[in-house]
Amino acid sequence: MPRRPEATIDKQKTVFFTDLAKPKTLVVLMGPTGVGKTDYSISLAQQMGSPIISCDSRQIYKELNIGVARPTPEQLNAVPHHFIATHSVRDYYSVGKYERDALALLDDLFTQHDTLLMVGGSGLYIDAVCFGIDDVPEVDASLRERLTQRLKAEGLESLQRELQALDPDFYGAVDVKNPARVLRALEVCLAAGKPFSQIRRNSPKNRNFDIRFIVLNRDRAELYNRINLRVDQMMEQGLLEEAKSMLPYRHLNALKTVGYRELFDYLDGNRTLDEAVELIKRNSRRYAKRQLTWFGRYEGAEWRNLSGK
RNA sequence: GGGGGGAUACCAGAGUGGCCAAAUGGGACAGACUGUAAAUCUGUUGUCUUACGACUUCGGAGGUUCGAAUCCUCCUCCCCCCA
Repeated sequence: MPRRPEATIDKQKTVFFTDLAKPKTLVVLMGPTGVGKTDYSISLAQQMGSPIISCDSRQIYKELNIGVARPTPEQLNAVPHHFIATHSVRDYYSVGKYERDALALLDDLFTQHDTLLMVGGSGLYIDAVCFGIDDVPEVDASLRERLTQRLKAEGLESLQRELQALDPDFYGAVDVKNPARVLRALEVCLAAGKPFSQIRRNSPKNRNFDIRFIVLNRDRAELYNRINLRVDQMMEQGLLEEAKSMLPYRHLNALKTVGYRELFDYLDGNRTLDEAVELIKRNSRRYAKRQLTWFGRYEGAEWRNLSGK
């Protein structure tokens, strides 16, 4: 049962009904980690005569290469790419910024192209570009820090109670067992001085281009095999060294990433290398599954099974 | 040849007469998702059933008991120690 039926219906409209008043089209190619998005996207982009607009919350960081399966220099040269290795893990980046940056870029590129190709696996980023994300006031880092400390010291219940008092509507709708969600709602309430539920309208924004969704997938066993294999390849390519070099930034959210955090644990001496590698594989598999669940929401999407190819 | 330990659900592993369809962990499956989202969180996992519930399970075959994964007998297989 969709928790946000209104939004879902609108999303479907975007996909099913072509608006003749919109002469431009954005093709959104998505798929779980390891399906083979990169190869596929390059040939598709060449067919379309479009650059690739990456929609990947980790490949955007220039310090992250092996662990996030960044396209090779040859691949990057084959077709112009955007949002690959453009930002630093040290700089704050977020979906909100991505929505703004991507929209601006699309605006610009659409003057030269009728159809553009966006490729990525970050569901929330895709949502932001296609349906928009509400304007939420900036939250001071120190406020978040304070709440994080409180969460640690007083437990989730304490934050739950305050959120319930400040925003009963939202409290009734959120997954109150999810600390991240409770904390965010609370910090916005406190920063904005009004209920989060009044800020988060959650109504799809209108875009001046059509959108077509394509989801790449493979048979589950094959997908998982590819993921496992790719992790081994990453290790051969020097993932451990890359992780080591990221040690100073491990506290940053950009480094709370599969492939790095497990190796940090190894470097701390908390687990063996073999264990860490197994965990990277497992966590990558789980991530892939979560992505597939997310993509399932785009009901008008065209699913393409790459198995055996 | 002698002595000892063990066989539990997909895997590992608790349980040693009723509160056990069986803890816990892993894996798998499914789901949620509006701000660093590769994050964060939830549910299911013997069979049938929407559910109530019913039925069949703890190596195999018997037995004791109102009642057995738990006790007894035999059998099969595995491990360890001594030779």
